[in-house]
Amino acid sequence: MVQRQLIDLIRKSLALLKADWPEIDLPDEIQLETPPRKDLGDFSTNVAMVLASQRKQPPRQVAEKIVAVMTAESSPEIERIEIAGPGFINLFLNDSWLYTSLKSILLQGSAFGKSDLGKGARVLVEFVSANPNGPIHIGHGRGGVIGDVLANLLAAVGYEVDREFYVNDAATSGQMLRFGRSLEARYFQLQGIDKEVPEDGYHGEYVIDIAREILDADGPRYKDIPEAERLSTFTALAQEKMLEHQREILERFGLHFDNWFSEQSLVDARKVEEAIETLKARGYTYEQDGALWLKSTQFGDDKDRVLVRSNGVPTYLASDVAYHQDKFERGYDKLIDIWGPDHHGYIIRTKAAMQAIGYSPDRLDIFVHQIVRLLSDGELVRASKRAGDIITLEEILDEVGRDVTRFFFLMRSHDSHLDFDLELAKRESQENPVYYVQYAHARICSILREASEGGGKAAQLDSAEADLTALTQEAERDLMRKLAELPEEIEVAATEYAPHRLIRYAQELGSVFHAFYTECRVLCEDENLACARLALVRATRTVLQITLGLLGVDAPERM
RNA sequence: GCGCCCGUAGCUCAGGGGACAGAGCACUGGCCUCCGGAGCCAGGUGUCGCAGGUUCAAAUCCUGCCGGGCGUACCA
Repeated sequence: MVQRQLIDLIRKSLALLKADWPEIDLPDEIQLETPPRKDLGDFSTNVAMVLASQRKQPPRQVAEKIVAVMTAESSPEIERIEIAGPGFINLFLNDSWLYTSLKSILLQGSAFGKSDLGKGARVLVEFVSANPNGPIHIGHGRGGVIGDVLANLLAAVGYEVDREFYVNDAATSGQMLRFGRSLEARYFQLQGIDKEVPEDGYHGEYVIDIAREILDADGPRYKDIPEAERLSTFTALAQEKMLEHQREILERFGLHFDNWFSEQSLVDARKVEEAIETLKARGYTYEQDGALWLKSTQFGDDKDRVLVRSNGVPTYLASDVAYHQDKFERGYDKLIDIWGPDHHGYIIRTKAAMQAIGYSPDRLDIFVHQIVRLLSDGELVRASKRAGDIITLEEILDEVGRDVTRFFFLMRSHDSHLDFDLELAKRESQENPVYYVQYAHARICSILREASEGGGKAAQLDSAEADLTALTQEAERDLMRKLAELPEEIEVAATEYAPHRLIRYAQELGSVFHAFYTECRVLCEDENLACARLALVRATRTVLQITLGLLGVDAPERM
């Protein structure tokens, strides 16, 4: 790719300059960026400004010198070099690079945009991890798409990625028992027997639904068994049904997990105990008030945290330590956790615990996405699980569908709040950004159908054979330029953990395509030109499919 | 109190050291003999929350303040 060649040229030029300028350090990374406007060239670099302070010279003077060397070393792609603004070196290329790039898209097909940046390192992305005592709500949905798309991106840049859902199913946890009791109460109520849902239980509608499911399937047979047995039965059933339901909704949302990891399995394998023992042995714990504490303050936490309660039951933190240790033991080089905003406070202590146990904090990235607020009739709808006032992902999917929901959840950066206005999402469905991008794809498919029905030369010719130099119009060049940006977009979105950047790219791509479509008739009289445009359109379809594929949004052939 | 996130166009948000700060929505006016008008083109608006500092260069980094959100349990 040209980018590579240009960077090499710059690097080579700087190396030559070093003879005259011994005081400069050659930067190990050359920034080659796409300028904000076309009249500033195809690519630009800021090396002159970076070196200015070392040379103690104004950036533009430094730039002049660099340009002089670059010109002498020049490569055939470069038409001219300009210095602009505070000291940018702007490179203007002749169009051959656009044709080379377009051809490479046609040859690579769906492999275009991939790289081996990750060099096959194993990454585990853990996300959603909703507790098995309630339905998947919109917050989980947001975390879910962020995780899913991030995993797609990381895979595209050469990591070996697994997706995991952590199930907080520890039998000792109070929440699951309360959930079991709540279900039990509903089960009795459905049979006309008076029994209260505990005050601190779960009051949502969905608990009644599960109770009904159980009653329909198994009848009243749990009514008369011993209470202890009934409670454990209901706790187990509650969890099983809830997980089943969660899995179903997540699948519907396009989220698949390679592994559903059970917290209880850690307890059964004594991993939680082991983790606690390790922390003890390494001297990062102490006893106080009958509880076992982790010295998390040694790793920047505000206060030390309890690992084992005075009643002997380990805390969530303890199993989380065991869980993360287990992930490392399974051979992952890097762990990424995506948490909801309610787990904010756990970042520091979890990382502290992992350091205490001996892992580098660099190998664990935890990031929290901000809340999703649902607006309905202009009013904020608040979610509270205990009160049963939950906005489920299912409702949203029923209302607006998978593609729109995924797209909307990804439109904002993960650390920005997201207002999801249900009415707006539906009402806007005519001029919705999702449809805008999908429409570009559908239009292309329509052209290709038309071309193959027409049976002209253009339809028969392999696009790789087309004479691309026929593409000279501004709209055509803009489109080729945008297509060529995909690899960089993927790389940046992946390495910065910024899936929302891809949304922007998709919209921009849609925009340049629609402009091209209006400007240039693809199936035109001039057969040579028609072939070239058809090739361009095919490449655009490929790039749209790749982009939408990474986002998990459909690329429909007709709408 | 302490910690983290946010404060950018009328609204919702990008940009997170570099070029005159961008996009969508909304508003106004144009564009269908011809591949799908779910489209295109044109129009303008900003004390980048405030005040200092670092830098050749700050919306971006640092400090303080103001406003909003979320955390801050021997809950999960």
